[in-house]
Amino acid sequence: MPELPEVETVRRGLAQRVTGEQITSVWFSNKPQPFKSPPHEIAQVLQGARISGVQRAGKHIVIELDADVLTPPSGSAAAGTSSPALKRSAAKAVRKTTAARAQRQDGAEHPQCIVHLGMTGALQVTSPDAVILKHTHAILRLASGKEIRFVDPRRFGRIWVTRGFQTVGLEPLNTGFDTFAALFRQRKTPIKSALLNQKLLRGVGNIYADESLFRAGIRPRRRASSLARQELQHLHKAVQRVLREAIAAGGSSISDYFDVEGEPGLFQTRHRVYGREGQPCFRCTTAIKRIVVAGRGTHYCPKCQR
DNA sequence: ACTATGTCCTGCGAGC
DNA sequence: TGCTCGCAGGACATAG
Repeated sequence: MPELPEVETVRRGLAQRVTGEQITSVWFSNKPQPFKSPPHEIAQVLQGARISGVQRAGKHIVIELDADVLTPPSGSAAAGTSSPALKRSAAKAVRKTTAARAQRQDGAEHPQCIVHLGMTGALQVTSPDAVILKHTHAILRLASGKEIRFVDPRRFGRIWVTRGFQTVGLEPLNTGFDTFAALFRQRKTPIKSALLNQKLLRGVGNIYADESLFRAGIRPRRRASSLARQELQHLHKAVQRVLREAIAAGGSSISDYFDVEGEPGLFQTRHRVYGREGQPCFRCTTAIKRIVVAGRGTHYCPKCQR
């Protein structure tokens, strides 16, 4: 399940391997779910565009494009089939795109392709003769011959195009303590739910929420507003440390996560609580407990976390 | 304004 | 062995 460290790993791999490349053509599967913009619109934006960089915002990958490098031949855009579901989401996407629009200084925003990997999504950078995996939903063919492929068995991932992409929530690694603490002071929801809320902090998911709470010594069900200043300080440090360490390890490979070269991450070997129900706590040997918070499997040490 | 819950989707492992 | 069933969860819709 890609969270901030996995998405950052993918971003780095993409940036290194496809920056400066031109997209010559695109292909989409006819499964409707992964596309928030209609495929023909995505194709129209991508085809002929040059990739000027790859950014990340929370769990979103933002592929920056220079348009008008080459005007796409009209009517030649490849696209998958349409469907009622796609048309409904199309109207919605247009409204969101308009709402998200933000003026750059020169007044001409460049287009962007946004990718969210969901639960099981992966981006590959491959040669064209590499075997096309089952559940491949999009292929961007590049001028060098390389391909960017979006693979997602469970189809919780999303791809769309926009300009001036903005999303709410704070980047946890760029947030100081006072701003961090202010997010939680008034909230009655369990601290774990608050950590998962992307409108507050963006990028923390189920694994890193559990791991951060363990390192901070805080029980997942504690009301966010009940945390003392010192506990919030521990949590702030723990979130940043866990995310930084996980990025350094190339992320955690639990479900179907692989980086753009198909390599798994290594951080799962350093999980203290996630996926360790019944096993001894590394700090005190008490058996790790598993409960459900916010509908998510939640792991903690009943002795070390209070 | 918050908070809680249901929904989507497929692969996999438990259980018989 | 081969089958069914339930679980896994990020983001969003909907209900309270």
